[in-house]
Amino acid sequence: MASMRIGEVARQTGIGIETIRFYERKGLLAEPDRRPSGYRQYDDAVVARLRFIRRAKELGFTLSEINELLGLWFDKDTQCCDVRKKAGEKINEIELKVKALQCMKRSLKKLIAQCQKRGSLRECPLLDGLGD
Amino acid sequence: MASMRIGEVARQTGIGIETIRFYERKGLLAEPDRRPSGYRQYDDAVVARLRFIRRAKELGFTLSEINELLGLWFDKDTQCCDVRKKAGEKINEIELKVKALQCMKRSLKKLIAQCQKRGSLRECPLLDGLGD
DNA sequence: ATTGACTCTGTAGTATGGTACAGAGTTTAG
DNA sequence: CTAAACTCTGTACCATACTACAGAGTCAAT
Repeated sequence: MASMRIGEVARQTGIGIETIRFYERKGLLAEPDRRPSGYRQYDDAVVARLRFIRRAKELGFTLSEINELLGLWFDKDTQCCDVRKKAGEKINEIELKVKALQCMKRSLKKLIAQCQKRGSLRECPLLDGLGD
Repeated sequence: MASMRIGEVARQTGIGIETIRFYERKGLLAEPDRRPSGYRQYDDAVVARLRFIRRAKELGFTLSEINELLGLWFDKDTQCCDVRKKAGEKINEIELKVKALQCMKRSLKKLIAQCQKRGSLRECPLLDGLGD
């Protein structure tokens, strides 16, 4: 599968053709080679890149954050120390998110426990745990 | 601080006045009491609720998901078994998010390690770990 | 009483992340 | 060779989540 047209890429990734072109406009995908007809020509690498974009989106990263993440690996002119710095920042962001999510999870479990005991639902551990 | 006007609520939460009214329209906040003049009157509870909304948003929940979460605690007509079911679903969602985030974190750490060894940046652990 | 800060409703505009055509040309299987 | 399926550019449209007025009324200090 050395050379695919956009429809095949869409099929392999489950991402719509229009969305792939949209990502190209936004700079998340490089401008691909073209056939003499003007048709876009892709190789396998774009499939992995698109799958990464989809997963990262599911995790709540914005397209510009995803662009940054992709840049860490693919930009030819990224300095090593930049990579370490940016990757470190992303790790911090991720750790904060994980902590807050686990806090929310604990609150939900507490809610379920209260509920089974038929305790008051007016006390709100969710608000206690997360209210700044 | 038994009764606040909208500006005071905005100050205490760091959320804009227009946004508070927007949340009211969207059903995330109940319609508050009014003064004879028509001014909205709030008590402290709304501050906690707004802080929760902000935190949940930072965690990547949409406004309608947040509405559901708030409903678990505050809807007077939510049945106990519904609460358990919905809270359980939310816990599953949260666990999936946490796992994917931790996977991404591992990939970023791998990248930093590679970078320090001056290894090839063309191998992409992020894509390995997350490419579906 | 008046001035400046506040609030009201309603409407319109912004940014993000797509999605859906129209109208034209290209490819490929029968 | 032709018909179906595909792709092109460009523009317009959609939902979500705000944000910013305009024009009018309210409140509180001097």
